[in-house]
Amino acid sequence: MISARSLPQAPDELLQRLDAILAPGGVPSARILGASFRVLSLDRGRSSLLHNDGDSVLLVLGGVSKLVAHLPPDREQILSFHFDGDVIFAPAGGSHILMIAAIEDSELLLLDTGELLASGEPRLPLLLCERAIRSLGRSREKAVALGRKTAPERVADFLLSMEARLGTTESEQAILVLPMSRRDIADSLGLTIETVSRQFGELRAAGVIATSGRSQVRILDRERLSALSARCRPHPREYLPDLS
Amino acid sequence: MISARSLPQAPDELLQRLDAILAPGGVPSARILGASFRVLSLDRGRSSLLHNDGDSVLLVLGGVSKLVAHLPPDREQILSFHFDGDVIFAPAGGSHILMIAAIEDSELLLLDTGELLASGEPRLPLLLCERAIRSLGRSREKAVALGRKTAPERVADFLLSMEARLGTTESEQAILVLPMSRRDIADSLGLTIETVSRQFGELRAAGVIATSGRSQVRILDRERLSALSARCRPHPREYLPDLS
DNA sequence: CGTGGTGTTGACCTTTGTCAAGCTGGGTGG
DNA sequence: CCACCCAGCTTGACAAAGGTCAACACCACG
Repeated sequence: MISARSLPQAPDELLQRLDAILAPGGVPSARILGASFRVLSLDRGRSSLLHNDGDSVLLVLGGVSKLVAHLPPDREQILSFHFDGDVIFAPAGGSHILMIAAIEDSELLLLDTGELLASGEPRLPLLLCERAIRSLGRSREKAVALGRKTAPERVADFLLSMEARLGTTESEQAILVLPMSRRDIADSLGLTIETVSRQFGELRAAGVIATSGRSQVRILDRERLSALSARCRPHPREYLPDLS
Repeated sequence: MISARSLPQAPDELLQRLDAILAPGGVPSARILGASFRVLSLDRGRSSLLHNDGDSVLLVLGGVSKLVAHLPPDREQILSFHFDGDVIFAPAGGSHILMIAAIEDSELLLLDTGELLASGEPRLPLLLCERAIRSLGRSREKAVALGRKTAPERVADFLLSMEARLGTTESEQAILVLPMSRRDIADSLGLTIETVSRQFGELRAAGVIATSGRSQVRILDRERLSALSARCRPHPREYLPDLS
């Protein structure tokens, strides 16, 4: 499941995806591959402990995954969902257990932050710094939601943020296919699955959304959804890559 | 209250404090002062909007302050408390209103992140990147607490983290003098002042802490407090500078 | 076309928030 | 230096949001 290499042997496909992630900063992927790395290939449902002796960085090459903090006993908080091209920071020394888990079959590149920053590639610290600041912004938004928003607000907020990342438009209505389960949504929003389910029910009854199957959601009234979300600005902005 | 300058005229005292903050990375303060900056001098209780057209960075030169997110109507979430030497990141484009407010008379240096990163000082991106990753780690800890911890756990957690930053030892017992009000604590923990007050009461009744006056807390039984905090590791680790 | 994991819905309970009434102690002015 | 005063804190009674437990319904697989 985990393969470690310290120099190339990198398939062209890997280099190509890396280039796509690093292109904005113009960082040559070969430079990154000069550092030691691990490829994490996680099947749907599998997860990997982020051991945390030394900060690490993960590049999401494909799939959908979640960054999870565990609390004794049987509690967990999902810190972020991740998609193709995201950069995930896993600082060492946190006071809880951190894991990365695959929601859909995923492939990630695990690197050591210190080694990466010291690699000599001059644009890399800038690129990572910008990404880290963006991640910090997202993490704070989550803190605000978890600390001060009600269940309906959190669910509306969630739907809007997922729409910004996954939404496709069809005859003027946004359609989104949620890759994560109700449990994942609940663990991300600091709620229970029952509460999430009830909120979906309310939104459905109010004609704000329509659902089909377990995962498809159609946003019928974004205006109202946005009002329910207690956001000051429409939505966090278009997310190109990044996020963590 | 806000003074702007674009080149030195910097008092020696300012340079000296800057050196203390930047020393770990060996960044010469003169280099930073080549960028445009503003000195924010906030009297106790005053606050400043972080307008957010362009990411900014704040260096805490002195005092105690808080980073606050506002939600309509009358809700606020304190994202972090800040002390001498901290670096605070204020990313542009968040979906809520961000402010920095002084808990005690404070002095901060407000800089533009982009300009700073592009300043040419080679160690600056690394330094800021490390700080940003640390801040991200702290922000996630807060998200976990707000999303999945109970009121008693949050209060215990808070006391331990404040002890790690402000605590002084006296005959084997930690004494801490909290600079923030109960309302600040509540707004930081996603609770009400009444709940915070009741939790302090419980801890006092259980003999875990003793209080004296409005702000002095003596930790009588750190073992028990730590158990109540639902942390996996003792505490996040010694914080030297940083944090946001 | 079953079947089991996932999602929904309902009844009830716990935790925390709300409202209101007193208490306290730090700061001010006499 | 002391007394007063008021913001901030504490405590209590009650309400409400969300959690828990349990039964059922629905897909998405085989």
